[in-house]
Amino acid sequence: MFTGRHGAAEVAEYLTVWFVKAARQLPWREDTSPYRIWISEVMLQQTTVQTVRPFFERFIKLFPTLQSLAQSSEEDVLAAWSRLGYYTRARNLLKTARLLVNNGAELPEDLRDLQRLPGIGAYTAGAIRAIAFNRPSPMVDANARRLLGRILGIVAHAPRAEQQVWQASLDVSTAGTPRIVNQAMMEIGALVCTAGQPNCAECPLESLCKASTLRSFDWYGSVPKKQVIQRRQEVCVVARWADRWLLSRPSDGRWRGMWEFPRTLAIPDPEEAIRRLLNDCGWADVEDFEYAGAVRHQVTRYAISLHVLKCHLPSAPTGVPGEWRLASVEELAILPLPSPMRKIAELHTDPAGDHTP
DNA sequence: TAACCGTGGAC
DNA sequence: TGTCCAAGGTT
Repeated sequence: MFTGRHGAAEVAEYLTVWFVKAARQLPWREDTSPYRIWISEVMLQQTTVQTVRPFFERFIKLFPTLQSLAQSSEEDVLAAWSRLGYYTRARNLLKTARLLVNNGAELPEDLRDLQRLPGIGAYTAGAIRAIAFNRPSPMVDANARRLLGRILGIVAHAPRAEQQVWQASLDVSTAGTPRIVNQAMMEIGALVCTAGQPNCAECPLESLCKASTLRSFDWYGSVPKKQVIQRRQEVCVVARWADRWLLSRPSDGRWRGMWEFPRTLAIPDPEEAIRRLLNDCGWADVEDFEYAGAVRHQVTRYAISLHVLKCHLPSAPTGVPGEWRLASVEELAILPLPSPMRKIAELHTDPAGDHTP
């Protein structure tokens, strides 16, 4: 904990002076209304500031208020989220907006009430309360965890480490202006007290930092967890009928509710897998398969090579199982497609391409 | 509790 | 090319 000469009040003071001088100008800092802070915090979950910035500005233009979001379709919200990843965040955003509007409510100020809403956990609840409502709140993300762990010298894997860090966050928040000092802790973690070699010379807390004093930075919050990557081969078919392409919509899995080129595991090999898939849809006589390479994408612990086969459908679709549609190039641009599928669409759906019948 | 959920940039 | 990882939440 912060004690004595290095009390929370002193920390808050240092943080405030530094933040006013060094904070980045970000779209969600221009207007800290609860709705905007909520959207930005959800977008920023496990996602970099650089990536979020354009998505946030687009999203706010499309859905400027809680009410406008609540009235939108899941397909429109997923389309705005397309390429951001972790699509459950978008589904929960819409779920929460409808829940609140149906009850004639706004985003609550209370931590417990916030945390009951879909997609809002301890961190995001604290962030909305501290930044939007400017109320003292514990708020610990990867940045604050690393910063506080180093300053206080909290030992990695210590039994009470997580609790200590959350208490320290609340102490600092209470001692200063919450929306300033809470953001300052994260901002320092992002810009100065980085996961690699921290830049202590620029840190306003250097004089009271245990890690800096000991020149040792592997404290609580700075130990990366390694994971085993599993390779996987998948294949999808870019199947053309007239000037449209066949899309399917999975009802489960990570891309449920979005559109994709019909996809399957590439077993025993890409072409055979796609033959079987098309055969199940009633096309037994597709002959013009053309291998168009593979798109690689990493999803959590999977390194997936997504092979692409192009072909023409000999007849209009009739027996496709599940949800499907034929989409024009214009529709492909606005439908909710996951990132690898969007790349494939951009590469392989030229209406004037040499693949025209 | 640990696995799962996406993506793009840095190195 | 491979690996790491970023303003976490849910089950």
